[in-house]
Amino acid sequence: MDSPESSPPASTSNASETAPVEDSPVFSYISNLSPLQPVKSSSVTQGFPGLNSPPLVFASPQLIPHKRAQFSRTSFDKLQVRLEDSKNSVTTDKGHGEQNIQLNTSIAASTEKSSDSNSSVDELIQSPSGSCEQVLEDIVNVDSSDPNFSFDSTIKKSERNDQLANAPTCSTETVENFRHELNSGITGELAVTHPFTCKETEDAQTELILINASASEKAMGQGDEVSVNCSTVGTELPANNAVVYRSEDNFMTELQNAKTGQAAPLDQSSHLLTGSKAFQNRGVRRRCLQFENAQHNIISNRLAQDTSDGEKPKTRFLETPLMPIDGKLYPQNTLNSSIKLPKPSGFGLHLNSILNTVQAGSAATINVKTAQWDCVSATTDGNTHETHACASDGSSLSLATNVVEPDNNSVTLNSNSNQSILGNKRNTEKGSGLEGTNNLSPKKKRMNTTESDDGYKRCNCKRSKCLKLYCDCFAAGIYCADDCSCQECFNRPDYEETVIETRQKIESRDPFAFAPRVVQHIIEQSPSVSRGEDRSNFTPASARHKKGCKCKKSMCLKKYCECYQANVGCSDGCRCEGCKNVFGQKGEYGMAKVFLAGEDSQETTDDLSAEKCEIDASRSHTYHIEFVNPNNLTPLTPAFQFPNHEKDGSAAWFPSGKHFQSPESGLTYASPYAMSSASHNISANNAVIPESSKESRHGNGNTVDELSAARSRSSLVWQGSPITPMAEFSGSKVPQEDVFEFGLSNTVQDDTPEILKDSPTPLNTVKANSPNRKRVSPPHGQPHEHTSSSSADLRIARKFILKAVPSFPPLTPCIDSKTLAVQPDSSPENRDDNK
DNA sequence: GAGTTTGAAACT
DNA sequence: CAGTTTCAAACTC
Ligand SMILES: [Zn+2]
Ligand SMILES: [Zn+2]
Ligand SMILES: [Zn+2]
Ligand SMILES: [Zn+2]
Ligand SMILES: [Zn+2]
Ligand SMILES: [Zn+2]
Repeated sequence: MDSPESSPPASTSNASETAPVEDSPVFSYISNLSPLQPVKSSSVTQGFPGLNSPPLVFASPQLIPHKRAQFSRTSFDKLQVRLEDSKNSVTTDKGHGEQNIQLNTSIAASTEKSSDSNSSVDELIQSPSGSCEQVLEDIVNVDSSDPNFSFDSTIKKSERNDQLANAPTCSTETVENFRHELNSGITGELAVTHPFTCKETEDAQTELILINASASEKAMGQGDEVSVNCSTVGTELPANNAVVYRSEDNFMTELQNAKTGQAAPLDQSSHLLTGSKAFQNRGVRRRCLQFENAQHNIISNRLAQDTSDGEKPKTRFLETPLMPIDGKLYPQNTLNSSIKLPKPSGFGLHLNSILNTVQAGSAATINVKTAQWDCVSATTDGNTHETHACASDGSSLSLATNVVEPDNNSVTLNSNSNQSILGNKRNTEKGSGLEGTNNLSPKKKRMNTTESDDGYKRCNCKRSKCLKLYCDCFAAGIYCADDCSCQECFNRPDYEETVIETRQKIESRDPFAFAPRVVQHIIEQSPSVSRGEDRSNFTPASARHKKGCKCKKSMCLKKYCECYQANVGCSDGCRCEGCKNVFGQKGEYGMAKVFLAGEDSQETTDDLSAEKCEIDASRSHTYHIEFVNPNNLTPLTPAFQFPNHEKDGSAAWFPSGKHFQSPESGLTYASPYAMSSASHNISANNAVIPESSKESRHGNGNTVDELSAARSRSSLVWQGSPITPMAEFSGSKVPQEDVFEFGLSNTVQDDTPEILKDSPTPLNTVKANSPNRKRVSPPHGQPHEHTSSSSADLRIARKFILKAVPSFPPLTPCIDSKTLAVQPDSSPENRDDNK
């Protein structure tokens, strides 16, 4: 009632208020128009300070889409790819056509380290020209829904869907085709946008990120790849390279074709995109599985098809709408080059947020949205080439995205480096335990009450109207579902404007509010593995929360602790008292964990914690360090920015795409939403579909197992380098458990330079095994971890994990794509070398 | 399912 | 930035 806010909270400005009533497009429009956003200009400011980096990490979507459905189905988006710089864009031509589409993107970013973590962000953002940093803007957007894309300077965006064609980028034809296809077959839901930004920073560590997306339907095949070249980027310009892809199934395909056609690896950097279709709903879990199986490519179609195909399930995310507004926002941002967008929100939003964008010109960003989602995985093998983009000059990126379902949001991106992102908020799931169990079973189901099918949790908010971060749904960037037991809920598509405004408001305070909270640093692993498995990479061990917990009574042994809930150990950023986090106590992280491969690895668990620190410290040098600087952690810096904006916003999503490296360490963030969203769908518009399903949101049960689920959910994995730890796992399989946990959340990998320094892979070994185990088995506590955790993790999906990978990639920072491409795999070598 | 505990989010 | 309040999930019973 009336309580204070009677109505929807007004978000930010109130003025605008968006009452629910206002859903109408008009409002949206207005909203968009309104300068509010600028709020933080930060976005701009921060974000683009000039340059590069993206300020926004998450960016919420500014625009509001009206409904996704419309979009998606109707027309998709198109994909555009442009490369500005030297070349132009690549277009796709034709193609092969396979059904699968994959995108790989690798990005190399340099990580910089700025001094402080915190600052780092700012720095990034601010740095205007980025002095050192260049920003490349590469944007990749894949939206199905959104028509608009914006690129920076160079790039233009197509404005609307229709217009899209115009764009220079990809061949219009292709796009159109996509549309058709999409329309027809696909629901169109997927949109993936990844914003990436590459920056070079001083040192330039660059990170690469690869994302692969495969379409489910199509098949596995992977086959197609698309590569785009970016040339270098100019330093300043952000825009230089922008790539936008829209993927949809069809879309993807075509792209592929095109890609192939053109394919080229172009110059310095090339991008590969692989898109797969997204699946909608359900699938999350399944996706995961599939994911694994396919590794990157494959995604199960079913999901997509099933759900997606025709119907849209409900999505939590954005179903709604996007607002018409779009244009405006976009244009501005886009056009100008950037962006200006007020809002940065970036991470997933419900809605789609739109994001804003940004871009600023400078920074390079790539956005990927995925609407429906699927999973993203990187693929590599085949493609391998991946590329890298580097920024240096140009930066190239490769993204591969698979979308998975929204459900969990899992998106996995693999970067060579391996970063993953976890979702924002909590995992959520309550039932984790169950799930774990369930995982395997296909059916399973469901879980607890809390969760819904899709995997998302359902909230029970009574006084927050689901417009505050207290609400898990809202925090995750998704709309409340029917299953939610919330009261006076405004987190619904009908109130999209309100939701968006509120988001923006929140973001204005904390740009990373919707960003993934967990970052992983992973170590690289063997290349081969990595690719395929990416997901596996998760390493709980390496992952940590950005903000850290402040537990006083739970000793970080219960889910009250966000770190624990996310299945990650506490880091220096945590202010917990009496930390006994099974995944790692505070000190450890900072220290660097070392796992020795052989030696210590096993120990990991408990021992590790206490001892680790010590050990680590000492060894760390020797062995490896995982992760991240403590500093990084916390702050994480996220770097994301999102550029986008758009209405659809989608774009943003991935904002992260950007992978940002953290300046400091080079972490990368993925946008949470992105990830999550991705899952949700948010991505682009966010559409999230969260659930996918139609059915229920959550879970569906299905299939897949936990792992998959987990993966999917969270997982966005970026493969940066080849690293993937998985190797050990090898295969597909990844330990379930392990995976799960991690998987749950999205992960982003970070590269950490530091790591590089040392060792190569501690994690691998250890992690592979240990991580999970540690947790799990353990001694301590683990309570349920295995299972539950996994499940939990899944939930976490929302969260993202970032992994930092030091990986070698970095080594190359940026570098060329080619090199990278090759190298990545070689990672091992690198390691050795590094070592 | 009600009630308690908990720590993040929000607010001051 | 710290202290307090609010909040909903996690947990307990
Ligand atoms: Zn709620
Ligand atoms: Zn809800
Ligand atoms: Zn609600
Ligand atoms: Zn804690
Ligand atoms: Zn903690
Ligand atoms: Zn702790």
